[in-house]
This record gives sequence, C-alpha cells and structure tokens, in this order.
Amino acid sequence: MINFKEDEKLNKLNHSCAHMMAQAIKHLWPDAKFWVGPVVETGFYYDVDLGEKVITDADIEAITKEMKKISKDGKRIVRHEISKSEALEQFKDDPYKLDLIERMDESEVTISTYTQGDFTDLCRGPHVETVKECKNFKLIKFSGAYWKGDVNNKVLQRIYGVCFPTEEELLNYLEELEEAKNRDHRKLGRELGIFTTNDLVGKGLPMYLPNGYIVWETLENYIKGKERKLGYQHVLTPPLGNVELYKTSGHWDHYQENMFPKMEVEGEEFVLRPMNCPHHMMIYADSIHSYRDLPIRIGEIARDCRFEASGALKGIERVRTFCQNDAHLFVTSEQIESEFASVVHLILEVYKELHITNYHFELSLRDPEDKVKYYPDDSMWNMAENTLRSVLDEIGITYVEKIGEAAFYGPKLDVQVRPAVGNEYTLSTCQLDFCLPMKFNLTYVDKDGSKKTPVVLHRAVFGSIDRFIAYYLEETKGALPTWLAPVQVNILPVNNAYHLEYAKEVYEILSKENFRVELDSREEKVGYRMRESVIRKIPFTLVLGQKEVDEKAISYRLHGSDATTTVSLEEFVALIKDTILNKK
RNA sequence: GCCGACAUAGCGUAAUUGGUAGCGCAACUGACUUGUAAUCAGUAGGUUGGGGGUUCGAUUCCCUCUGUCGGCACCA
Repeated sequence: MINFKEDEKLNKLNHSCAHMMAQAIKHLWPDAKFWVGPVVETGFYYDVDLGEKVITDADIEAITKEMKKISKDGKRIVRHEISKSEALEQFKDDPYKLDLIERMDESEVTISTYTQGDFTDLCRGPHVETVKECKNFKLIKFSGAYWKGDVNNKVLQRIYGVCFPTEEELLNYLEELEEAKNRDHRKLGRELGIFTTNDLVGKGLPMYLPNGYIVWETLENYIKGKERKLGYQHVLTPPLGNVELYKTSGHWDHYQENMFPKMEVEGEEFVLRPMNCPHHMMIYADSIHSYRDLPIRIGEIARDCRFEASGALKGIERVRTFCQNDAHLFVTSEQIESEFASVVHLILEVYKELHITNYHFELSLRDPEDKVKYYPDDSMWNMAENTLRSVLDEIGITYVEKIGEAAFYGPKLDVQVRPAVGNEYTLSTCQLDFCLPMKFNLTYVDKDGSKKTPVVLHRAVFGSIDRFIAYYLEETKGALPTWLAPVQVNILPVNNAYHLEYAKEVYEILSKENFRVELDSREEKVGYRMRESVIRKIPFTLVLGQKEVDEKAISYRLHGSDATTTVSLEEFVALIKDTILNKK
C-alpha cells in the first residue's frame, strides 16, 4: 500500500490539496476556523472548527465541487516569509492558528505562509506550483476529532482525502481500497466459518466456530512446541484474581477503568484479569530459586478480559476477551541480553517460517517528561533502554524509536503490522521489567548466598491468538496455508456410480495420514462442486474420474491455480506432507 | 467513551411523495448422472434489530435502547 507521508512527491501534492480543501471550506463557510492539515500515511486531512455545524455527505459533495472549481481556476501557490508579530497580526481572527504561532520560536523556525488566490494558510511547506496540480483528488471519509487529540477539548470536524498526479493513479488507489475490504478478517471470518458474534452474548466477545478452532489449536500447538524447545514451561492459571493482586502489581492504579468492574464475593473482591503477569509472578514465588535455576520461563496461552472502549472493538483484532500467547522469563541481570536476543530470534524465526514479511519493529521508550505514568527511577530506565538498543543493534534489525510508548514498568520492543482496514497495531511484543519483581518481592539465591531480585521479560510472539488469526487471515487473503487450513483436501468423484468407491478409498488413506479431508459426493456437476471448493479456499481439490481409477492415480488442483496435476497417491501424500512442513 | 453513518430472510441487496415487503445466492424437494468457478424446475424462509410515539395506516417520520461500520481517543 502507498505511504503518502514517506513518498516525497505525494506528500507535497497532498499537503497542497489539504490547503485547497481548506480554501473550499472557507468559501462555503466563511466563519470556518482551521487547526492543522497534515499529510499522514493514508493521505491528507484537515481539522476544521465549523461552530455547531457537522459535516454531512452532502457537504463533502459540495466541498469536492468547490475544490474542482478552485483547481480549474489554477491559481499559483506563493510563499511568503513573515515575522512572528506579522503572523500574529495576520491570523488574529483565527484562535487555532494563533495557538500554533505562539508556540513558534523565530530564531529556530522560519514562519511562512502560502497563498493561493483569496486563501492564505500558515505553513512551512513545501507546496506544488499551482492548485491545478491538485485536480486528481478524492475526499475519502470524515469524522469528529478532538482538538490536539485531547478528550477534554472541543471536537473538530476532520476530513480525510487523497490526491494523485494522474487520474489513473487515483482510480487505481480507490480500487485498491475496495479490494482491501475483501480481505478484511471480519468478512473472511464469516465467509470461512472462522468466528461469529451474537448480540445476546455481547459485543467484543467472539465465538470461534469449528473451522476457526482448528486454526486456533494448530497455532497454539505450533508456538507451544517452539517454546518447549527453548526451555519454556507451560502453566494454567485462573482468568480472574483478587483485586489486591493488581493493587500490588500497580495495574489497578494504571488501568482500573479498562478492567471489568470488580465483584464482591464473601467479603473478597475479584476482577477478571486483564493480563497474566501477576499470576505468573505468583507461580515464580511458589518456590525458592537458586541462581542456577535461572532463567525460568513460564508460558501460558492465557485468557484475559479487558473492558475496551466500545468504539475500539473490531472483529477478533480488538476484543473484550482474548488469549495471549504469553510468557514471563525470570532472569538474572547478566542474562537479560541473551534472553532478550533469544526472544527476538524466536520472533524472527516464527515470522520467517510463516512467510510474514509485512511488519516493522518499534522500540517503545518512556517519555522522561511524563512523571505520572512511568515508574520513577531514571537509572533503571536508562539501563533498560540502552540494553534493548544494544541487543537490537547487535542483531542488526532496523527499528524506530517511539518516545512515550513504553509500558509503565519498562521499555519494550513491538512488532507493528497494518491491517486491511484501519490503524496499525502491535502483533508481537517483548518487554523488559525491573518493576514487578520488586513489587512482588521476588528473589533468587545468588552464588554468595544473598537474595537478589530477578528481572522479568514479558513476551508474546503471536500477541493474542485472536489477533494473530485476524492478521494471518488478512495476510493470506483467507487462503490459509495447508497446515492451518480447516479442510486441507477436498475430494470430488466425477460420477458417483463409477468413481465413488475409489474416492472413498483415497479418502480413507488420506484420513489415516491425519490430513483434514472431505469427500464431496453430492449429485452435482464437477464444475459446481469445484466452484464451492475454490470459494472455500481449500488448498487441494482432487478430481477423481475414470482416468484416475484406471491409473490408481489422483488429479489435484491447488488453490489459486487452475491447472490440474496427476500423480500417484504416494506422491500426493508426500507432496502434502512437504507442504505442511514448509507451512505453505 | 466521543463525532457521524447504518441496521430489511443465513449472506448480499430492492421498495416511487407514508399504503403493511420483492430479487439473487445459500437451504429444502424432485428431475438430470455429471471431467475442473454456478443443470433445470419447484418449496420454504420476514413481528423490516428491540421498545415507544406521530398517523386511518410506518421498512419509510420522531424518540429511545441494542448492535455494526468510518474516524477520534485508548491499547498493560
């Protein structure tokens, strides 16, 4: 997908188009006040204060029409450099612009404006030569948006759009957007029988259907197998706990409003757990540990419940209950680097095996200015952040640093991915934590017999199984690789009267190999059954007729291909085994 | 949660100024006996998301609740 922000040419064009949109809005609503109109990854937007006025579909049409007119008129876009006092004077009627200007320091930035015809906007630029270049645009969507992103502020009207140098590029892009909707996991999830929801059960509480559970179970077994090989031990802990547990960990203070309300039973207060760290801390605390025992790696596919804002819920990507592919590694300070590296390597290995290439790393650091959210210990934070940095640099992966994105207890490495529709999100994570072990007084006995506090690494390779399924459905456009496919082989006898017996033989043999096989012996034409097999995205569809019966062979068609290949049954079994092994 | 839009059969959709619901696919029944993306015919399926109001009459207008979608905010 195109990134408007990073493409220099598109960035400039879209920025100019944002100005043109503002000009059109000013023409239609002369009292409109403007906040900012930046270029983002998905195009441009502008935040506007229209007083009580709320944008409608009809307004978007009117704005579009006015923009076309402005573009056709083709005014030049002219830059002026002005002093701060001039800027304050020029924008004296626009409180939002004044807010921007007042925070500018003349010695550091050149204050500039861009003018096209009757419209001038405060802007550092650059811009295209004339508004004529902005003619191939489309206003995509609109909504309310808090001023400065703060819920306590006024809601401004935000309009998003895209602009391209040519009409062809614009149309191609709009088509891509349409196609993206077809690989939205919510659509695929229903079509392929992966999950469903029900109003009576409640929102954000998906139920996995038989097909979905096959995917789930296969992923779970895969990742637990990987973890076992790396010395992880799996446990099973309850999905709720005493409120004191979360008060001790600090989660209660930080995330109370995002937890389901506590319930009182026989004088005790419980909450549905929003994360598993405290339970795993208690597992560690269950016995006395020697430095020789470390690292101790506790893993669990663990169910959590979070009271997510209703507006945040999305398919199985963002839900109110989910299962994390969680683990906590209890290590000595000398082991931090090697264990962290081991987790990064595991993530890289899993992504490679599953052919995932579309992701990037973010190193989430604390905002030193934020004294409320983060555990107050500068040396701890510096040490933790530098450790993660040095390991990442040594491994040689590229990453972006994000200030203020760390967890309250420590910095983290996040793997970010972009869904078919919507905002980027975190898939895998690995977090360094010096905090919780102290809060729970966890210890191990060191060489000299003294008690030391272990360091904890929180990590999740699949993030949550739920979210991973959402992601992988979209990555594969619903054509899940054979090892995950709910049905791996679909057998179509050409004519039941002559070929059903052989088809049953093949079915038995493949089933004994533990492949997930179906035999479609309905009295329908092969074309009809083939169509259904393709729609269900079954990896292998066998067509068995007289030729195959005579030759004791099978003919198969691979999903995504329209070619048929005929091989012996033995060869076919070997082929599927190989396909499953390679996660293709 | 906030701003806005939407909600018609399992899924996708239609209904002119308000006159009580059509269609396609899927399902079911029968015929056809089939060679790689749709054989033909028939049947059944709806308190138009729930509740309330306006009206002689509401899928249509108003209120409300629930849910979904697009953004915003949030994301341990």
